[in-house]
This record gives sequence, structure tokens and C-alpha cells, in this order.
Amino acid sequence: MADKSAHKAKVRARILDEAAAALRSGGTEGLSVANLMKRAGLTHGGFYAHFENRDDLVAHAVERMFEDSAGLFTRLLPSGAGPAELGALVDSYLSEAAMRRHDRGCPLPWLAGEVPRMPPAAQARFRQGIDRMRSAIASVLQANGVAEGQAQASAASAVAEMVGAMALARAMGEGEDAVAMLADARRAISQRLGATPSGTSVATPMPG
Amino acid sequence: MADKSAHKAKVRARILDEAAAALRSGGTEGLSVANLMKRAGLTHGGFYAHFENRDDLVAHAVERMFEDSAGLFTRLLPSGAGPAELGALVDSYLSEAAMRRHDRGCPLPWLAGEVPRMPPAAQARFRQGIDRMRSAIASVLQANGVAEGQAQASAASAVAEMVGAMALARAMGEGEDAVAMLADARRAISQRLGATPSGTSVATPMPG
DNA sequence: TGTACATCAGTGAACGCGCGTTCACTGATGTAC
DNA sequence: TGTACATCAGTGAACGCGCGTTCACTGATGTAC
Repeated sequence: MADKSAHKAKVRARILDEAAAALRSGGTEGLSVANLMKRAGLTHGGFYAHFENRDDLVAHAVERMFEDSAGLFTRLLPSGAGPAELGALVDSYLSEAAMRRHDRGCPLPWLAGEVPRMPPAAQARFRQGIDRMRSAIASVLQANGVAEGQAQASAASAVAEMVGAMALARAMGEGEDAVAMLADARRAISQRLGATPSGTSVATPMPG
Repeated sequence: MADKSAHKAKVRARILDEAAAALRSGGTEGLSVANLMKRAGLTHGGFYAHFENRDDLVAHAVERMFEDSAGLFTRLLPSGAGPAELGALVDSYLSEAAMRRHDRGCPLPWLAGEVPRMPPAAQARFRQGIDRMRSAIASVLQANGVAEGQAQASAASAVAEMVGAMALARAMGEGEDAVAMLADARRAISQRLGATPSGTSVATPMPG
């Protein structure tokens, strides 16, 4: 019994990983049950042993996708984080490597525009994901002496530019222009958050 | 003959308007030829008298969509524009009304994430559209004394945050949180561009 | 330990449906004489 | 001006296809005695 349910959990995780990857590169409509199951090494009929229906899968896949970016935030912004950690987060989120990785990472630049037409359960996961990103950044700002209201506003602005810059960089074709767009955004965000970009050795003071 | 081709052009424009509206609210995949033609008051077979195929339509519909935001930029940023006009543009692009209008306006917040999987012709229109937005803002900054490199970088950063903030506001459900997100972005962008928000009567100097 | 039975993840054929595209046609309009 | 013909936007039936979902089934695994 234990072996059986452990096996089922593993298969379910495999399906979700494939679904998350497919959603990123194909959007909500680019994900078909038959294709997904084939990629997971199964036949389409078995899908319904793991998920209620397609909408249920999409909601869980979105949750799975956010685990990637939540992981990035948790890893790079431990408690006690300051300008250097914030700078590293911004640089990491907006790195060229992140732009070119299409199978992993934050779902927002790929899917933000589609959220309004997603099934309700998936919409809820997105709202939660956005909120967590904003809160994580706001907490660091507050812990470093920025007033709450200003910290919330600065964090929201930073998240907006991070998501927008990555979406536009990919829309621009990931070439020279796109790389420049990422660099411009990294610099602009780090500057107004008082964060220290990864490459910099001299610390900039956090605004108080 | 003249009457006949004028009629055809009108019908084609009507189809494109409907397609642009459908793309915004349904994405690339939410647009079906049969549905579109019904909305335009025709039957699906007639579609091929106006467009080569579905991809051809999508490319032209994207072009049509950008005409809306290009119009906004041209209207609000005439030659000789300064901080006040720049502030009005930012406020207008990121207004609550713009967020709630789903049938008109800039296509980027809706579709930026889908661009990488669009047909090549449509991708090209998007790249052109992004470039025009950035150039329009950069020109104003340069005309007001900002050095070229800095003007380009600031404009890119502003466009990224405008697109990201609007996409996230809609993804958040267009409620209180979304309204706050728009306000935060408007303030952050205007501040770093040295622009004067519409509601402000005291002018802030443009950074030089 | 050995046997009979229950569970249930996964199979694969089948369903009804909407899709993009094709095509023979209709009928209003414009042209030629 | 009147008639015969050509053009072509638009019609609507039909096509092949992939979709999400259902369902009777199979067969490996876990449980009961």
C-alpha cells in the first residue's frame, strides 16, 4: 500500500513537472492532455486517475511553477537580508540565463496576460504568487529601515518592472536588444530599491 | 468598381476590429475564424476573400491593435513635449479606465507572454511596437536634456514597468490591490523620468 | 507460507465537438458594346 | 439607354484533425485468512 501510493505521488509529480514546462512554452491552450501524458510516458486515459479534469491540472501546474520562483526568493532573501541580497535577487531574476530557460522559473512573464481568462483556481494561485513576491521584497526593505507604505509601493513597482522586462525581453527575441532591456531594468530597479547589484563590490546605502 | 473595393476595405476593417478585440480578451488561441466572422456579421467561408489564412489575420490584427497605443503616444507626446506631457502619458497608460477597457488599448500587457509562440509576422509587429514606445519616450527625455544612453535606458525601464504593472493589475483581478499597483507604478515611473503626474500642479524639474 | 480476493493505476477504443480550410455555388455590381 | 457578360464578395456544406472526457478492461500489488 505504501509503495503503491508513493509510486502514484511520483507519477503525479512527473505529470506536473511536464505540465509546468508545457505551460511556459505553450501557454494555457498549448497544453493538451494527450500530449502531456505521452511526454510523461503514459497514455491519456490514465490522466483522470491523477486529476479531476484539465482545469484542475492547470491550477496545480501553476502552483508547481511558482515553487521555482518562491525557491529563488527564499534562497536569496534569508532573514537578515540587505542591499546585497536584494541586488542578487534582482540580478538573478533578470539574468540572461533566466530569460533563456524556458522550462523553469517564474510563470508570470509567460502567463500574466492570460491570467484573466484562466480557470478560477489557477487565478487564485497567481494572485498568491504575485503577493508573495511583493511581500518578500517589501519585508527586506522594511527590515532595512524603509517605512511600511513606501516599502510596499517600492516592492510593487519592482515586481512590475521585473515581470514586464522579462516578458518584453522574450518578446523581443532574446537577442541584443533583449539583453539590453534586462540590463536597463536591473540597473533601474536596484537603484531605486537601494540594492547592490551582484557585480558591484562597493555597497550603496539603503534609503531610509 | 470603386464602390466595390471601398466596400471590401470597410468589411476588412470591421473584421480586423473584431479580431483585435477578440485577441485582447481571448489571446491568440481564443480567436476562431468562424466566431470572428459571425461577430463581423458574415459566414466563415468568406474569410478567405480577405486574408490568406489565420496567421495572416493575426499579424494584421496585432498591427491594428498597436494603432491604439501609437495613437495615445502621438496625441500625448507632440514635439516639444516635456515633464507634464510625459506624466500625462504615464498616467493615461496606467489609468484605471485603461485597465478596465478590454476592447481597446495597448496589446502588450495582454499578449507579451504569447509573442514567442506567435507566427513570425505577428512577432515582427510586436517588436516594432515595443521599439516605438521606447523611442517615443526616449526622444522626449533627450529633447529635455537627458543624455542619449541614459534616455534610452530610462525609457526601456519605463516601458517594462508600464507593461508589467498593467498585466499584473489585470491578473490581480482589477480590484483594490490592482488599483494600488497601478498607482505605485505611475508614481515610481514619473519620479524617475522626472515627469509631472497629471494631478500635480507644481512642476518637478526634468533631470538633466 | 500459500491461496483467494480486492484494489486501483494505467490502457486504448470510442464519443461528440469545434477547429482551419476548401470548394461549388449565388447573386449583386461593374464593364463592354 | 439596353442587353449580355465578367467579376468576385460572400454563402454554406463538407473535409480531416486534435481536443477533453468516458469507459470497459487488464494486470500488478496489497490484504485476509
